[in-house]
Amino acid sequence: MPHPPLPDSDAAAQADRFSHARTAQSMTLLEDYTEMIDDLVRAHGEARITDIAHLMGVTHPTATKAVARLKREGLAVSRPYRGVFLTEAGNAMAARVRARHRIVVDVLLALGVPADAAEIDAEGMEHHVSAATLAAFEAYLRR
Amino acid sequence: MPHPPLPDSDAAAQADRFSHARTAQSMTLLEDYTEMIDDLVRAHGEARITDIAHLMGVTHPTATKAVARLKREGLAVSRPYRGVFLTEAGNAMAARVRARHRIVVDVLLALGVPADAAEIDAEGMEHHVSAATLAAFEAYLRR
DNA sequence: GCCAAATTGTAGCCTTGGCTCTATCTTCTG
DNA sequence: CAGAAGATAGAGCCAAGGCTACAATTTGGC
Ligand SMILES: [Mn+2]
Ligand SMILES: [Mn+2]
Ligand SMILES: [Mn+2]
Ligand SMILES: [Mn+2]
Repeated sequence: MPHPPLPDSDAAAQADRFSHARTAQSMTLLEDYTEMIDDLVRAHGEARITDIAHLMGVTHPTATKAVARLKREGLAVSRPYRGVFLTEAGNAMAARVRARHRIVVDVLLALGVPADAAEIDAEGMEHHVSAATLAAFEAYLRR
Repeated sequence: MPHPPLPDSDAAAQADRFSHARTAQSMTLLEDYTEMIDDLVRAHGEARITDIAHLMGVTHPTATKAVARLKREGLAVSRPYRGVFLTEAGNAMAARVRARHRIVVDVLLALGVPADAAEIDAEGMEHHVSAATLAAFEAYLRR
């Protein structure tokens, strides 16, 4: 049975798209946690592990591990038994993520997606919205 | 330092959104592989591990492991050194995923997203598009 | 038909991100 | 101001999904 292969360029392009999606996915945890820590610091002056875990829907050791990764990547700082705080880089990420989240939700709402579905779906979709797509979303909302 | 907690209902709702996103993410691998296996069977009459790995942009042991999960979940069948084929459930998933992928791309294009960005971003976003959001997308495209 | 090349399988390693269980530290309350 | 309650830390388990290295099987060219 012959199997004429796809053109290499097409196959490579498709592989690149999947690779890109995997890379974007690896940012999800960092993005969601930085935004939430920023939320908590704004609301309470600090972000406690217990509150982070509660809001993320995970156990506290899971939240601790996530914060360890944030610290390792230079996005947050903390001292034992004290709250978690964002670095400048962390604050920049939080601001960017918050703005993008809002735009994604607004686009979904503008397209007629019910509010509850828009919030739920945006929480996952946002991490795959590139700068080019975000720019198009903003232009569409300003139309 | 006082820290008035968020209302429990809001916190629970937010936790649910994150949990939902994590669950959706866990479907990504199954969805992308079933669609690709279906592509390959249509094009070549069979889906070989090497071709799957090449198109997914992973090594062949990674593709083998993914296929093992598909088999475990009743979405595919295969015999050693023979190709991989979808079950009825696998075919149903592939059809659903392919249709959803197209709609997501079409919506992005309709919003003015450049074609290359639309294809790349859709590959990740699609897995977080709920039935309600998909229905709204279809209605929007038929506008 | 044989043999080399291609393909597939398998073992084992790593990181991420969940979890439970236990220990330690801090905070609050009587 | 002690003791209980609450919060944090840490050890260790697991599954998913990447990888490399090596073994076995199949395929194709001569
Ligand atoms: Mn999110
Ligand atoms: Mn978000
Ligand atoms: Mn995809
Ligand atoms: Mn797709």
